[in-house]
Amino acid sequence: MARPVDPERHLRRRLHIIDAALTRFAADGFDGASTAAICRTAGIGSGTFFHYFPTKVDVLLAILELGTDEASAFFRTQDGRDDPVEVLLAYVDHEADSLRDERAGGFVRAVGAVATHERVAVALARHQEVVRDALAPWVQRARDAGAIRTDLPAAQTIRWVLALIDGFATQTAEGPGFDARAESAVLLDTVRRFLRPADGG
Amino acid sequence: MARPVDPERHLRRRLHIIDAALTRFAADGFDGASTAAICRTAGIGSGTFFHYFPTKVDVLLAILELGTDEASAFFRTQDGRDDPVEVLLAYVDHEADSLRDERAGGFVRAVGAVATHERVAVALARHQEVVRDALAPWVQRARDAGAIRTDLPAAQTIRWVLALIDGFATQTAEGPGFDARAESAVLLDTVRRFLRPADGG
DNA sequence: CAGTTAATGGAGTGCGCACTCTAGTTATGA
DNA sequence: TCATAACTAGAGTGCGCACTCCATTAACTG
Repeated sequence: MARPVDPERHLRRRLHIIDAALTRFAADGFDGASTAAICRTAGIGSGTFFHYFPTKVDVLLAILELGTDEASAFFRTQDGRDDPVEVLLAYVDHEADSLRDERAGGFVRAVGAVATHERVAVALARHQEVVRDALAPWVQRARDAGAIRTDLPAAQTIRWVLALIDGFATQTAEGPGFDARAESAVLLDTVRRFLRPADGG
Repeated sequence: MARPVDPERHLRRRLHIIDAALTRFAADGFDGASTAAICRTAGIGSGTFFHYFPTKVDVLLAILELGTDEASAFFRTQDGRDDPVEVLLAYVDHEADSLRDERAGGFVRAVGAVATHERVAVALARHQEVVRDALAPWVQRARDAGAIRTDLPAAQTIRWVLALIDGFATQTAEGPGFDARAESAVLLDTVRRFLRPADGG
């Protein structure tokens, strides 16, 4: 036997390609980003690219998977917290933070464009499922505590919180005049307003 | 001279193609929708397609322009109304209504994907400008009347209202379990909550 | 009717792309 | 140091696409 794969080196290289692909996807969209351009950005040949990923979509899927893992990791850090509303807001803040990466907005757009692609759709569904499932118990606790509105079903409440984050994300993609710090404060405030129990009456 | 263009017929045909293109863009994205597929949907040959539109993007631009015109038209109907907050909410409701078309969500995604395309970017900028400029005086009046919050600059308030609509739009693209009527009520409520003057203190 | 031009379909074309093949290099185990 | 296999680059390939060209038909004018 000779030259076994060095898992660490392999992983580093993969991440390098992923990073370049993220840059190109964000700038030019999924279809707009040619594998040639990704290779140029990464400083590699196409042979190398396809040595690490069988297909262009597979890079995208790898990025999405990374995102899903990251979300799971976040929720693991929240285990055992007391105030459920704080956890919800922490998640929102966490997402807003991720969107500070200037490529994030463009990437979200790029993903949306190929959301009809079967494998992408599956990945997105899985991501959403992870987030929803992680959020659900906290929302339930918050409802039980009377800390948030109960006029909407819990599932719908969650969907809307995610929708608010999405709205924030689209703004980040819209070029200049966007101060991520100031805006993320508005996002948090907006979510708080959204969650507030309905006025009596 | 012989056979002058019949403007009405020409326009009808254009609209027919536009409609088919909208369907395909929404279902498959901009790049995913081939001109051949659009032609098949429209029941025409490619020669006809390119007789009416010089380029695939031009169909997209035509759709966007239609949308911009429609927005202008809406605001013209609001001239002379009394309650500025009502106008803001009416616009939101109007947008939610447009998004009832099941193709709308997919189309929004498709547009986002090619938002980097120069001509598309220009069209989107113009649309936004029209909407912002139309909304601005109403927001100003609402602020002066103390009917909405003033802790955010007016421009930012407008941007966020549009962002909330965007969040709603993304939900419509996410398949089943989406009751447009119920959700648009939530959207209106959310916008109301967002606009409400900040709590004293 | 004849003359003219819009309208239409569809075969054809050239190009750009994702992906393949291959030859050469590097790192490892025996 | 030799055998083996991972790694790498880049030329090559086939296909799908936007768009063109042309022949035919439809509709109008005089």
